[in-house]
Amino acid sequence: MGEYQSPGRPEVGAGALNPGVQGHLDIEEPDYQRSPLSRPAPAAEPVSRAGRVTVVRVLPDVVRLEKTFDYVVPEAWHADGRAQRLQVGSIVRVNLGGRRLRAWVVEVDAEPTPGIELQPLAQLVGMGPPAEVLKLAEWAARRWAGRTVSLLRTASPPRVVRAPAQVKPSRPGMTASNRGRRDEVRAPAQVKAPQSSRTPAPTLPSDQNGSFDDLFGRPGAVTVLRCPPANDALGVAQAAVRCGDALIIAPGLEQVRRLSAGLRRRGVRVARGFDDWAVAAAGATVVGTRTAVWLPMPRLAAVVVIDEHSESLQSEQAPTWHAREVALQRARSVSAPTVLTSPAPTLEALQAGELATFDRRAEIAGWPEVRVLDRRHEDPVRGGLFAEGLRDLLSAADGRVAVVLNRKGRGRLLACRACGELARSSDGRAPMRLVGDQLEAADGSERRPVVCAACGSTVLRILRIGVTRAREELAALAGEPVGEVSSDTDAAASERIVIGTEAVLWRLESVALVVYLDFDQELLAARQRASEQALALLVRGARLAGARSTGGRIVIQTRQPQHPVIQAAVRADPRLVADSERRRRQSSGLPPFGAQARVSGAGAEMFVAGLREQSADLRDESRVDVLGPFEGSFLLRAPSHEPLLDLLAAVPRPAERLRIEVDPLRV
DNA sequence: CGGACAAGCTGA
DNA sequence: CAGCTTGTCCGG
Repeated sequence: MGEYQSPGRPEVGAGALNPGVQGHLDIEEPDYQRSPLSRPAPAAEPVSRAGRVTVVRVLPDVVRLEKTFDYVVPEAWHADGRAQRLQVGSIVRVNLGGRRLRAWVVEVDAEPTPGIELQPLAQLVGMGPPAEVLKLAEWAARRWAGRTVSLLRTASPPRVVRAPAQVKPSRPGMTASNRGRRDEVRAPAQVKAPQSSRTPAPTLPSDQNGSFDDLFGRPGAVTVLRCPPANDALGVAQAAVRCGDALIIAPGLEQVRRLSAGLRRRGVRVARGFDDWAVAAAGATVVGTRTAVWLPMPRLAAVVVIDEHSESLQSEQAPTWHAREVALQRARSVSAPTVLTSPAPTLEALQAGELATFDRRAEIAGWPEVRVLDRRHEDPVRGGLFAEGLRDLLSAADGRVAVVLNRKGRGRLLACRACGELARSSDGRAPMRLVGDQLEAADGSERRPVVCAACGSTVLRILRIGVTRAREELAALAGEPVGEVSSDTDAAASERIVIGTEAVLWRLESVALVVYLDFDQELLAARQRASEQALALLVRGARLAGARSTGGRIVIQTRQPQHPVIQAAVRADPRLVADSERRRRQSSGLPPFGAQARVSGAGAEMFVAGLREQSADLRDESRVDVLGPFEGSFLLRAPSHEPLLDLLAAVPRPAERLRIEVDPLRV
């Protein structure tokens, strides 16, 4: 545990709204006080030095425009109070170039550009993202090479909000959000928290116990809490709200509902997602999916990201912002303590914060029992879908069984007929395919004659796992009917045993046993993050099956029983994957030890030509490599985000469609 | 972005 | 030279 790096404070950059004015923002760090009671209530945005706003600067809601304009506040607005409601972030309507446009106020009491006759604002629509969220959107626009406007759309209330929701504090000076009773849902006593920001990693003796409250003890600290799959996040959420209004992000709606219900039951004032925008604006604990990181939080006191490894925390549309990173930035700007939880933390999280773990015994207890069915010694031809011993495990299972058969990876695997070894590249990363009369690595890194690397046999067999037949064969094997779940079958199967793609892991409520029929498909997927993603799949199954103490069990059929991902699950030790992944990615400059972006779309070719031209004279430490095209998209690689983002900002974008994905997860 | 306007091309 | 397309600029 002592080898995790201590957090470095990441560079904070911000692109200015006006093109051509790039710069860096200093993030303000207001005096931090632990208790929300002693913190001064946020003053209403001072509208004007003289008490009277005359000119505002606005950003129109037109993605490709990305330019600000000045307007005068109509005289009548001062009389009826509209001028007083006008603040940074307010949503207004303006006349611009003969059109009426929605716009955000980005500056109040602006010094108008001389020589231009200003038009009056046309309409005050309502509240919008507050000043700090506006800043956050500008930061994110640069960080993911997108437009501020697209992020402000995400951050704006879905319906017009004229004023924050009314708050009725039950006691004077006390917001409802910090009334969580201390006696409910305590942390299991065995959480080992990092002790101070100086120590690089917690290496506490196992008898030194802490609780979740310790994780929120230091202002501005980032902690990665590695918690076993069976752990309920409610305890962490409760510790967070004891700091004051907390921002709690979870990947799925189901978790959001459970957490918000749990907190509300304990008297916490909760804004659940964007529907409660006005509640959040009044000051509340926010619980929501990824978009909730953009909600107003006037008294943000703590930040929690649940299951930070989850890919649904990243926007699939460009700009591909990631809620974990946005949450971290947001916490940084107000020095709020942050906890990222995951049973299998990403390297990104481990880079950002210090690791806290459960006591080993507690962590092991929180994973299901994992059985590996080693298929190396089976005849790859006659072996079919099921390993020896699976039948007994199926009939022994005390409850429902979810059987996962992934067919996403269409690439077929080859195995030696004599020894059963999979045909892999010499570094073991990529599966070999038959191309002509030779074996070729799926990533193109290697070519060799058709010969088994383990035993020298020249007879290899294609392992092709049928999908449609799988259900029938499984029913025959088990001697009972088998249901099927796929992304297009909606109805929940009623059979005890259910087979399907990884969708079964999301459709079923709880099961006694999860079986992965073809896990090698995951382990050898030709993706940079295959290991991390494979482990996430096991985590999902582990959660469905439950802790070993409650009978939870997982079965993995594989020809690579020693693979770190499998060993991590067997030993309930995700560090095995983190360590091997860190070594690999560090040596090849892959994220988080480098930055990547994928460029695609009709305009990609032209844009990339510009990128190549401008990157030609960059020096080593800011070198940006442009690879591709691969199926119409290009891959950019750089030692860090800065040079990559600088380059992306420097090259003018073509008129044709262009999609830029910074930090793509599936490469 | 979308409108305005100027420059360039075409057909009578 | 009207009528149309294409390109560039600008909006407050």
